[in-house]
Amino acid sequence: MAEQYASIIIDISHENVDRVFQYRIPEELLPQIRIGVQVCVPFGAGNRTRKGYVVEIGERVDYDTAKIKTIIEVVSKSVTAGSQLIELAWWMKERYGSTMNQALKTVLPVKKQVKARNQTIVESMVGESDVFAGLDGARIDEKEELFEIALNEKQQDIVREFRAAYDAGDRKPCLLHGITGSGKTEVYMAMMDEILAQGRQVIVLIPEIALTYQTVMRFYRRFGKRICVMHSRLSAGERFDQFERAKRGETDIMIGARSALFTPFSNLGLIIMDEEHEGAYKSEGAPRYHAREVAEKLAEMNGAAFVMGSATPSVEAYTRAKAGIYRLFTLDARAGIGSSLASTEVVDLRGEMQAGNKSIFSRRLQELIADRLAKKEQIMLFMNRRGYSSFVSCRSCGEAMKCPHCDVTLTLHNRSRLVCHYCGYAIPMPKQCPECGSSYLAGFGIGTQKIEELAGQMFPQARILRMDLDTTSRKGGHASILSAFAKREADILIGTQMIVKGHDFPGVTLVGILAADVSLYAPDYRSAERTFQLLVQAAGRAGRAAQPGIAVIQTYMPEHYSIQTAAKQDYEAFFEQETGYRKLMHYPPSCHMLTVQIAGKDEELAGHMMEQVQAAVQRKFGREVMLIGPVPAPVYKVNDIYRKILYMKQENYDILIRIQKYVQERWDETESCKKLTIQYDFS
DNA sequence: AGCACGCCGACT
DNA sequence: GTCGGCGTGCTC
Repeated sequence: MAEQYASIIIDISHENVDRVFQYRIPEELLPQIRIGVQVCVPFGAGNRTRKGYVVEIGERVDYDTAKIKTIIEVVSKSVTAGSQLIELAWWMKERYGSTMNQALKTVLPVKKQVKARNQTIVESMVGESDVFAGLDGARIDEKEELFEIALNEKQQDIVREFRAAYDAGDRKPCLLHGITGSGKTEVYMAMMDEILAQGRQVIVLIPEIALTYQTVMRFYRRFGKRICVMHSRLSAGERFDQFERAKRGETDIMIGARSALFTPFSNLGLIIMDEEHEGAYKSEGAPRYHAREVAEKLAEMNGAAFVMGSATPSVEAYTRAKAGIYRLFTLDARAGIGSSLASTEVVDLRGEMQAGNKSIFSRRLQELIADRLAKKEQIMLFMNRRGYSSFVSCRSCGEAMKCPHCDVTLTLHNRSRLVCHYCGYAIPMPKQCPECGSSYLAGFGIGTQKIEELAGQMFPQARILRMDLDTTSRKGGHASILSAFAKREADILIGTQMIVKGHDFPGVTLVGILAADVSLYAPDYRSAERTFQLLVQAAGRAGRAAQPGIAVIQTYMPEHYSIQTAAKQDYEAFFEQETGYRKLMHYPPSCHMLTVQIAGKDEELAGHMMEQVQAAVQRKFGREVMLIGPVPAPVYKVNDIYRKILYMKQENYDILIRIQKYVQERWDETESCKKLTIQYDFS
């Protein structure tokens, strides 16, 4: 048998050595060396003994054989959490086509010195993060307390079935499809109790945007100091600290966004993934992993259970549930006593125009707002576009004000500044058109700022709050707005996406979705799905307490199935329609898709290289794969960087992985690769 | 991260 | 002449 070599990642957290080094495997160690084991090796000029992780084993070396050193020994401990994560990183590297470095950086917490903190985790979290600070006034509604006392029959059935499958060793992932307010969190908590009682640990994934003080407090009240929270506002050192705590067994529940998946628990027993459909579960960096897939893999590696939950599951997850790959649990009634789903009304904005109503508030919505104000009930108005006007153009020559660095129009803010939402470029609103000198410049389209102004004019007696990126970027802005609205210091809350996710306001009995179509026009195969999810979620904000709520959806496309099915809160009907569309268009999940993006300042070079890639794939895989493009990215230029895209569709994921590897190998050999960046995305 | 090599100022 | 400053660069 030929000589065996191991590729090893040295256990030093430093850029310069964050890559593999090859070592000879001595014959006597051969049976013990596996991917993921920790070994001792001589390293550096002084041949000091260092620990390292084996990430690859093979017969090939790409280094001077004479200089290759030999592994000293295998670190005696059994399968450590560390090696588990190395194995997971390896899987991610393979699955998402990243380098091992990138995968390891994602999976391993960055090591940084930090002073020891003696406060309890929740206390420190509340104290340090402005997202969570200042919400003390936010009232937690009583129905939650009720849930914690007893589960209803349907909830109990689910927990019982989950427990039975778990005890039988069945680890099929579970999808909990439960309408808003049906008590999914209580089911999660009961499942967590079962697993914790067996001495195993739990990871709870919650999308960053929903990771609020309220949410965390619910878990804290139930599980106390056993919980640990991980969120983006923590510094790298604090994150490292949290992970160390988990490794030492000082905590057994980790709650957090995506990255909480990489908590090094010694005996992970359950992963909960709330709001499974959320886009934030997909990573934007390399590797571009999806937390659902990684969680599934991690659960499998640990023999742990995996439970996802959503009121509007992603098409991908629901397809798998229907195919029997996931176990499907359904909660189709609201759990709170006297609480019911909001009734939904669709208003055709074309009809408003014909009736002479030029306002952005339909007659029906105006009537309902007035009614709620009179009754001292609260209102939420949702608009998916911030700023004042979506663009400004010259009435004389028709020229729209564009960002000089990006292919988008500038958005008017505060009637005085033009801002690029892609790169942040901002200029004062010009007095004259830069093209023709005319002074007839006017804003078109409506953003949250303008809605605030218009609502103020129409309902001068109303107290209005606005929440969007502009009002929350100030320190504590987010928390103080939510807190004020929760304390009923305002009657109307106007905002973007962020007001519909994860916040419960019992006083809200009317939700207005001012322009449901905005997200339908996005150049993305998921736009219908995203619109449906947003509408259902927004409607779910109305009438969470005893008073019945109404959601008003204003649209120019009342006949679109996303809007029709969302108005009826009929997930199944939406799913059927959407699945049909995806099949017809060969979009995921009926097909897998690999997206290659090449980006660079040199437009011509980027275009040329993308053509080369296209030609090479066509030549080698043309018969197996459906190629679309190259095309410019939906926003071609951002920050003076041009982006070209190539799409590939194929039912077999493995073929796409082979293509990606082929492209990467060819890419590394070219000269231009240093001046451009290439990125892969699988879906 | 460590540990070498390396090229300029004040010491036996 | 040479001891030693830590700036730059490599470690299988």
